[in-house]
Amino acid sequence: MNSAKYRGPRRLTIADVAEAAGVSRTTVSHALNDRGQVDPQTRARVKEVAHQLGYSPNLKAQRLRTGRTHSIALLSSMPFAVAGGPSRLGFMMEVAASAAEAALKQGMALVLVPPLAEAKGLLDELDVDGAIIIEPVAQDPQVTQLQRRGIKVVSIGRQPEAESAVPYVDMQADITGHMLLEHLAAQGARQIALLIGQQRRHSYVDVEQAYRDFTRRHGMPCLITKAEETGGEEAGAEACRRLLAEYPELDAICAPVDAFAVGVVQALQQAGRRVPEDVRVVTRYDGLRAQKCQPPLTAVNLHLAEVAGQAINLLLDHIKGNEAPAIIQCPPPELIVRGSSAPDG
Amino acid sequence: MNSAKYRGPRRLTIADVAEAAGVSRTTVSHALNDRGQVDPQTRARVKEVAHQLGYSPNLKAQRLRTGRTHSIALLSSMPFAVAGGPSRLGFMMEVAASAAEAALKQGMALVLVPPLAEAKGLLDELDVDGAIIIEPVAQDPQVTQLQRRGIKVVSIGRQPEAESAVPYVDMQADITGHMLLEHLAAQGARQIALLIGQQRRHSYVDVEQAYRDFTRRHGMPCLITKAEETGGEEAGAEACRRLLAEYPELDAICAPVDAFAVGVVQALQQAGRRVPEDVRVVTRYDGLRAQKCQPPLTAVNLHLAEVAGQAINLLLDHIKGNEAPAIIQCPPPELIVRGSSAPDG
DNA sequence: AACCCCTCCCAAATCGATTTGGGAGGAAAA
DNA sequence: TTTTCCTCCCAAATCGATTTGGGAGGGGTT
Repeated sequence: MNSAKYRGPRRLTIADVAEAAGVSRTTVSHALNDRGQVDPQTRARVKEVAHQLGYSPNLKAQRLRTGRTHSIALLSSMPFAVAGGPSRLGFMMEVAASAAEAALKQGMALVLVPPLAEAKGLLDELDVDGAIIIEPVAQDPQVTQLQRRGIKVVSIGRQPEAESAVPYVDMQADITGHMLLEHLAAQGARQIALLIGQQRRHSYVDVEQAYRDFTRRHGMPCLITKAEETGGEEAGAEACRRLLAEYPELDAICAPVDAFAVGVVQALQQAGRRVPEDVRVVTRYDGLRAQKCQPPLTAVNLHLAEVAGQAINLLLDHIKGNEAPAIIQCPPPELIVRGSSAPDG
Repeated sequence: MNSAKYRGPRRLTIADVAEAAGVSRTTVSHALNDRGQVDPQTRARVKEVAHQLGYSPNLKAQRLRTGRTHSIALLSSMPFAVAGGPSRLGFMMEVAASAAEAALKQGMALVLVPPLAEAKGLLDELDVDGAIIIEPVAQDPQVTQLQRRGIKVVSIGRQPEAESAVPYVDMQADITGHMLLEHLAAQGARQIALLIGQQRRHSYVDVEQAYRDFTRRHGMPCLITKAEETGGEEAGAEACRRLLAEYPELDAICAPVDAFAVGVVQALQQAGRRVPEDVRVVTRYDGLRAQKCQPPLTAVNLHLAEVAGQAINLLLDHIKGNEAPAIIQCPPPELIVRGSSAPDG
């Protein structure tokens, strides 16, 4: 019966509780939220009535009135070809699992925004209090778009060249780069090439800087090449072939992007170079790709669970109104030596 | 200045647009949403004015008025110890990545609800149009709680013993079980044990049924044991030791839970049994754990990306009001033979 | 008595949209 | 001319909470 919109019994509202308890709506609201001045007895009675009736507040109404959503978004501009790989399980999803848990514990829901070209318009449909963006590029359009809507943004990894000063969890990519390069040198490498992505991400920028310092300090040649992130493993393989053609005598490749590193290993092996005996390979993110590679890739433990937790805390602080841009240190990255760089890894 | 709540310039409302366009709020709403009867010219002018002003509707107000949230939740009652493992990357996160993408394409946000004991109360803070639950147990409290709030629920994998009849994507665990067992038999196994979790999940129930049929048909002994899911790999190892003590001559173990299977392999090797020569081991979910195990585990490709997409479609249909419980078939599972069950896998 | 305070409570405004239920005006039909 | 029907538009109600700005009543001070 009734209209076409009939959807079962009408949910109880604060007015029903007010009537049942014989007080005004104001008092019910105050009583239930432990606000305002309400006689303790009245407060208890209202709560009791509300509980008896099985009342629960309408969240949408609360959100409209308070302006808070109690949810945050996690996004990455890194294309899935790199971010997730065939199974999509990668950096982003690893952060997501821990971030969702940390957020939920603080009463916040985490909404997952996978890298989608079509997401441009869809981003505006997203109603969140804040957002965590993973390794934004310089002048990241997603960051801009969110901030324009007044949504607080923090990032995992510094946003390069950012005048907007997004608070971030420092991923210390310079230290990571330094560790990887020193490791290669310690393993006897003397002609080390660097393969990074074309975007301006902090991890590329910082590792490149670390690499330039390193080669200068050690008097080594500076062999840098870049590949398009969306190309995935094949782009890494292609870049590797370019490197081999140009610098046939190279004996190590540092490829922070795991998809590139896997492509590099494949290209090397197809070119008849043994890994690690002839050419050593290292990467940054220690994910499924790095671990399944043959030989498995030397990589870095970035402590993503902790990073995710810190990002959540940072964002919540930011939402609460600490306007000052902040930087949080992440736990120091740790080298994980494997067969791709050490014969007995 | 002003109050402590001052948060920057007030956002434009529909009233501002109405004033600027010289029409009523009603007309603005109708014009922008292509509803109602509005002169095409007026409609165009309103749209133009709204665009000029940079107006965008307040999503919270829309949600309150329309009752729709445009977001859905993904949850699993499987504890992280099993669901995710040390890195948390597992079944749930694999589904999440694909589901988030599929949902976003339909203009829905996906909120990730990780398995948390404390989530009981937090679930009530969640404002979503619907939810996908992964492999619910019989009488799953999460399902009950969500449905009581009027939230539409569908599941990935049938809910066992469900009178409530949650629509679901059929994971065909019976076929999976059948495939795994026939594979073991084909590899020469004659004393096959089954290790499943203690909860009443469809995948355990169905595989157990398949196992009972299988052993009866082949005249094999029926060796079933169970372990507690929260125990993770160690619980699997412990169960394996029990099995070995009781049935020393067993030559294969089917452990659908990947964490159990890994524990089983470890326990076998510690007991001096070779895998796969002495005892063959197979599992169901082909995740990081199965692939990293030494030897790597024979497992099943469940086509989780497709499953996730189907679950999203099913849920959206359900939300749109198809009350009839539906079942959707998932693509047939495929066996992935590896070293844990075939010497040359 | 007159005044001030304090406690407890409430009516109405507010958040910003959508939806309801007409109203005004003009053209066509009787 | 009156009636009927459209088309185009609007004022007000609605969604369900929170917040504002007092009001009523009682006790204590001058």
